[in-house]
Formats: sequence, structure tokens, C-alpha cells
Amino acid sequence: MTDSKKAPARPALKAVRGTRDLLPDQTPLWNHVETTARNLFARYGFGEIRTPVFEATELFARGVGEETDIVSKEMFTWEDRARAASEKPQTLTLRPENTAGVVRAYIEHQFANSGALQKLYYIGPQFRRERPQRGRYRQFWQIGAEVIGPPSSGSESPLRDAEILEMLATLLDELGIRGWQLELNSVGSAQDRVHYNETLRAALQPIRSQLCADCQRRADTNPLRVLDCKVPEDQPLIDTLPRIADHISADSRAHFDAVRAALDACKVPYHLNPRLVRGLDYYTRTTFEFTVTTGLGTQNALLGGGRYDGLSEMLGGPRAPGIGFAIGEDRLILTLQAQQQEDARTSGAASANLLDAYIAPLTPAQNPAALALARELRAANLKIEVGDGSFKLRKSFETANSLARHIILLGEDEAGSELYTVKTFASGEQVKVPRANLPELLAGV
RNA sequence: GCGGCUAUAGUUCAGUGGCAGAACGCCGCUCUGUGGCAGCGGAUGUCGUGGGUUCGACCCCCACUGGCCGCCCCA
Repeated sequence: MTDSKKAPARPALKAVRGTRDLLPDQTPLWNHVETTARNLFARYGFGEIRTPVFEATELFARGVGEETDIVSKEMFTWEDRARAASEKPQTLTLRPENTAGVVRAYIEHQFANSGALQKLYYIGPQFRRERPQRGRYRQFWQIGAEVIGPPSSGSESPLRDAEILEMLATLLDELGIRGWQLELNSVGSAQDRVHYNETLRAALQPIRSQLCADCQRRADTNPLRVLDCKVPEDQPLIDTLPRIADHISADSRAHFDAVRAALDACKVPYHLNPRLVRGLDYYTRTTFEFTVTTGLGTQNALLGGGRYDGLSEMLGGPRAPGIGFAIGEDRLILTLQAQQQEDARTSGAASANLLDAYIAPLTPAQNPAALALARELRAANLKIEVGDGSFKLRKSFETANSLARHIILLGEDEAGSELYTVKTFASGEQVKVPRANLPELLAGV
């Protein structure tokens, strides 16, 4: 080592803004969420897809929409070097969402030719250059799924919409998320949306001067977003605006009614929200959000999704209607953690994730035997930590008590005999057992 | 991207223009093959970074960076 104060002061290296480390005290919960989701998706016939974390910028520009906030100001984009002088450099982007990538893969691998309905899920990081906040990070994780295929595969069926929603309700229930609410709406077909936009624009003209500054701007740039306004004073006026539900085609209405009928049959509760507008251009017909009240502050949307009947064609592919969703995994975890804290306050119980045993060699001479014993017990699928013979016995006990349910002493007494001294912390009982009986003893509580 | 609040020990947080603090945790001892409890003792640290004001700045001012809250938007 060098002298203590010689090193020149340098700024410490830190995880960059909006990114973070997930440490061992958190990762078990993440793995639990992901395992639960994988098992559930498998039961519904979904297969996993993993697409690249970066794609050609054009994919998102065309898929998500040039005018959306995501594409216009939130993407991490850079220019890749040209490989040859004759080649133009390519503009690449870290994926801000995963649906466009999945649909790109669907087209690229000619899934449509199979004629089959594709059910695909993904779990992975996404990237958006936003101001970080609770429940909003620059690298965040989404668990999502897509159902897509040629119309002949039934991809347009309202049954698919309802199945997705029912699956999500089941997932949140299985994870133990309490108090979730499903917000449901239909924004109509692409054509419906064009017509409704004009209707809305016209209706906004006479009242726009009475609206908040943001809404006055939205009235021009994106009238649909006026419906999303949260300023209390604007609400009475917004309530007078024409509703999407009254301006969608008979087909779209029938589709939406069928989705609702199937949800009712499955007893999935939902809340019709005629103002639910989603920010990505590709959404058509059914749109939805699941919200919670615990742990997320104003970022109360746990997941969102909807139908995207025209996306494949927007990306140059065949007609392939689809529906999908993305769960904000970070937000799901925040909600679960907030719930756990609530529970801890009421019950006071905090369950520790303890190892099965801590092996304490009493002198350095026992270290090799201790490691050999650990190897044997770990092979028997037990969770084991090994101390060091230089530790004082007191320290071994203290360390063992914080890490494990049992301590195994390994000293001169034990070395000669084949009997091991094992103490169980919960009961305070201490016994001597033969080596062969160790796994059974340690596995018990 | 805009506005507000904030940054002190491993952690949670006090603090005053003049020697850097508490609790918990950590280490040691009481206690040399027996932990939890208790007592005693000890170390905590570029006071986020860089400038400025001042005889003197952890404190006041500015900038930057990070975090939190709200807006925008989204998961």
C-alpha cells in the first residue's frame, strides 16, 4: 500500500445520473418478480424474445412517432462510425421502449409467413433521457409482452385484449400488489383518431382562452393530451368536450364492447376512463393503464399498453395487428417495497434471508478441514459460509448469529472424532452429531 | 427541459462565521472452546465538487454534480 495522503484528489467515479446499482439486498425481490412473471407468461403460451438494447434511430422515429416526447427529446442517440469511406455513418439509439424492437424482429424473421399468432415477452433495460425522479430513471427495466400476427391468426380478436388484461390482473395479484386499478379506454382506429382530433380541435377553439397555459399549447400541438390535463380548474370545461367514445366507428365500438364483455366474464374489475390517452403514436383502439396508490408518488402508472394495429405496416412490414403492454419493473419493485414497509409497521416482523450454517474453525490449522466441510455441505444444496481460524470464538459467534441459523464448531475436539458441535441460534440448543447427520440437522429449522 | 428543496461518519440525522457531533452499526476489553443482554473504551470524516466573500467558511454567496418533490411526459 502507498502512503495515506499522497493521492491527488480526483472526483469519485459514480453511477451516472439516473442510473443505479441494484445491490444484493434488493436483487432477490427483482428475481422473484421476474420469476413470477416468466412462470405466468409460460402458462399463457408466451415465449421469450431478447432484442438488442440499441437499434437504428429510424426504428423509433417511425414506430414510436417523430412528434412524441420520447423521440423528440428523450433518446440517447449517437452517430456510429462508418465502416468504409464510401459508407454513410449510421445513427443509433438506445431503445426507449421495446415494442418497436419486437415488431422489427417479427418482420425481420418473417414470422408472418408462419400464419401463426406470436406471443412474445421480454424483460430488460430501456433508456430515456428524462429528469430522474422517484420511479423514473434513465435506465429502467420493463417487463412486457406482445401478441401479434396476421389478421387470420386472430390477432385482432377482442379476446386477445381481454386475455392480456386478465393476465396482468393475475400477475399483480400473484405478486401481492394491493389496490391496483385498471383504467380502460378505446381511442378508436387510426382513422377514428384523425376524425376525432379534428372534432376536438374545433371544440377547443371557443374555450381555449379559458384553459391553463399548458392546455392552450396542447390545443394546437396535441389536442388529445388536453384530456389528460390534471389542473382542477380545467376539469369542468374538459368534461364538456366531445368524448372519444362517441366518435369511434361502429366496428371499434363493437370491438371495445367485446373486450369489456370478456373482462366481465373473467370478473376482472376495470374503470372506464374516456380521458385515458397514451403518448405513443402507434396505439389504436384498446388502451389501458394499471395504477396504484402506494409508493410511487405522482408516477402512479405501474404499467401501460394498448393495441397497435398499424405498427407493423408503419415499419414496412405486412399487416399485423397486435396488442401489448410494458410493466415498469422499477415501479413494481417500489410498490412492493412500500407495501412491505407498511406490513412491517403493522406486524413488526422482518424476515432475514439467513444461511443454513456458519462453519467456525477454531484455529488456522482447522481452515482446510472447514473448507472441505463447506464444499461437502454446499454440494448437499445447503447455504454455507466459512469463517477463519484466526477469529476469536466470540467474533465467530457474533458473525455466525448475524448470517446463519446454525454454527458448526471445528476445533481440536472435533478433529479427532467424527462428531461435530452444532449450535442452533433460534433455540440455543447445542448438540454433537456425526458428519453424516449434518445435512439433515442443518436443513431443519 | 422548467421550478422548488437538499447534500455532514458505514447508516439515519443534529450543528455553529472561530477545535467536527449524537444514535445505530463497526472494532477492542470485561469474557483465552460459546453469540444474543449489559458495562467500559476506541476509530469514524477530502462536512458532494470547484470558485468567491472573510483575519478565519461545514456555516454566507455563485457555479457545477447528485438525490428528492412538483411540472412536462411516461413505465
